[in-house]
Amino acid sequence: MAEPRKRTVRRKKDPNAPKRALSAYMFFANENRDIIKSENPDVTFGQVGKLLGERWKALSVEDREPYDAKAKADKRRYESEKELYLATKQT
DNA sequence: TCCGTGATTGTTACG
DNA sequence: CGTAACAATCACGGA
Repeated sequence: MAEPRKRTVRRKKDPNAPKRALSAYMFFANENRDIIKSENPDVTFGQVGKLLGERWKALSVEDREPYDAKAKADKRRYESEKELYLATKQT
């Protein structure tokens, strides 16, 4: 099952839209963009993009720790807006 | 009570 | 300006 995930063109539906939180990949990508491009200034999205995800998991779960840690850390940020969103939401 | 879904997040690079 | 692979997420609402 699973319908075609419509990436981009994210449709808004909430008044304040708490925009959930980032993902471990985003934190990891933040470092990769720095490293990968630093070690592969020639590789472009075509290479980095794919290469990124490949080694992303290539790491060990413990390697994701810092990324995953930030992932939930960022979610924490979203949590605050979420609460405010629900607050301002006011039925 | 329980589940699935949708919405979102950020990178790079280009026309 | 938006899109595209790449991956995670995970909170919310509905039945």
